[in-house]
Amino acid sequence: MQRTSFARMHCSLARSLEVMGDWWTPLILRDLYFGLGRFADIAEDLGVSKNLLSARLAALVKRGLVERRRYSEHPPRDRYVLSTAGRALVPVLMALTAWGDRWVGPSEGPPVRFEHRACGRIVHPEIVCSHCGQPLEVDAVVPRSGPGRRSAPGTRLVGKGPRERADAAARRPGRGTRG
Amino acid sequence: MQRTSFARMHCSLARSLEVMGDWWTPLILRDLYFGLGRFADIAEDLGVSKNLLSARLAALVKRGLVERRRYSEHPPRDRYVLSTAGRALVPVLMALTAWGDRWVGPSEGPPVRFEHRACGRIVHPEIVCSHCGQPLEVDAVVPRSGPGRRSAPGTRLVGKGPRERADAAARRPGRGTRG
DNA sequence: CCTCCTGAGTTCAATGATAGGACTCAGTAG
DNA sequence: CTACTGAGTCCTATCATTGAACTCAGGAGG
Repeated sequence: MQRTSFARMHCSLARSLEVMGDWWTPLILRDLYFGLGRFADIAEDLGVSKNLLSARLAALVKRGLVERRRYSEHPPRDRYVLSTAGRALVPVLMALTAWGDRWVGPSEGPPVRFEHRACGRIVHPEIVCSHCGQPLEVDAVVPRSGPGRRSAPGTRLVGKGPRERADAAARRPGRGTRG
Repeated sequence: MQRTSFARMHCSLARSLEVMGDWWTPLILRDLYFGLGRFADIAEDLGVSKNLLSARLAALVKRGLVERRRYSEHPPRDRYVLSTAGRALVPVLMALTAWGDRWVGPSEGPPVRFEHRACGRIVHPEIVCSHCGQPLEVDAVVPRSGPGRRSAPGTRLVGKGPRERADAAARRPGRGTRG
């Protein structure tokens, strides 16, 4: 009964979670972004078990989010740095941090703020449509099925789309109208 | 040895993870966003254990991300819907989905695409600075400490800022220069 | 009335993941 | 030769997750 893997789900959110959804992993990525790259420093900063940290870093390296670079030969020492894929994830973590500031943050105010070099101001990350630049409000967006969609574990109903879902419900006796 | 809680960390990312960082939880939120609100439908869609789904939904309701609404009195039936806080998280999940499309997606292409009502085009979520509208590239941003910063478990080193971190390292004998 | 069915869970045993301490190992400093 | 550091590995107790079986309220059909 090992934990269900999301790797084979036809859902990019599930696949993202497969590589960064583990407990501790986003915080490890945060530390790497903040420039903590040495094993002992991350372990001390987070207070995480060393065996867990070891396993997480190895997984991140294997998945290509993190690179291991030698910075000393005598003694042999490596540091962990974010890869391109890992760096691409940082803005997402910032957006999640901003959500936390707004909805579950400490009353003392935000622990960390981000200054934007370009404009010199404290960043409030905003998620927008790349075409028109408008903020992505929930209701302003309609999900459409893409070429990778499947009705499989993890997307059994979602993978069908609303129309097929309604059909499937209607075909099952005793459902659809009463529920 | 229960799993370490992130709730008391002085880090908004950690606090976000505390409420939505569990395995399955983001996928549950995804299903709620897609309009699957009934217990049995979510369970069937994801293939998740019902006891886990029950626990996750209860936690989400307690944390205020999800509301439980009665839609039938006879028989008594409730459906789960995203609250305002939960809806505010959806764009973040979209951004994470887009990251997955780009870096770990299936070769068949994206399973789901989002159409922006305002401009009628397929959305490519972009995370930008709310002031100047520029994309938040990793190097374009400098972390600054905010009022809620503490040097405590989870932010023991990060909570000090680079300057104090260097000082602390220098004060510990045998560190800082060699490492 | 009796039985079957559905939605919405709860209870349970087995197994895997986590936490945290003890231990290893290469290399340096004195 | 001893002490120390960084970077882990190994071990064990406990917790979380899984999946199946079970409960329970409330129709539907006969």
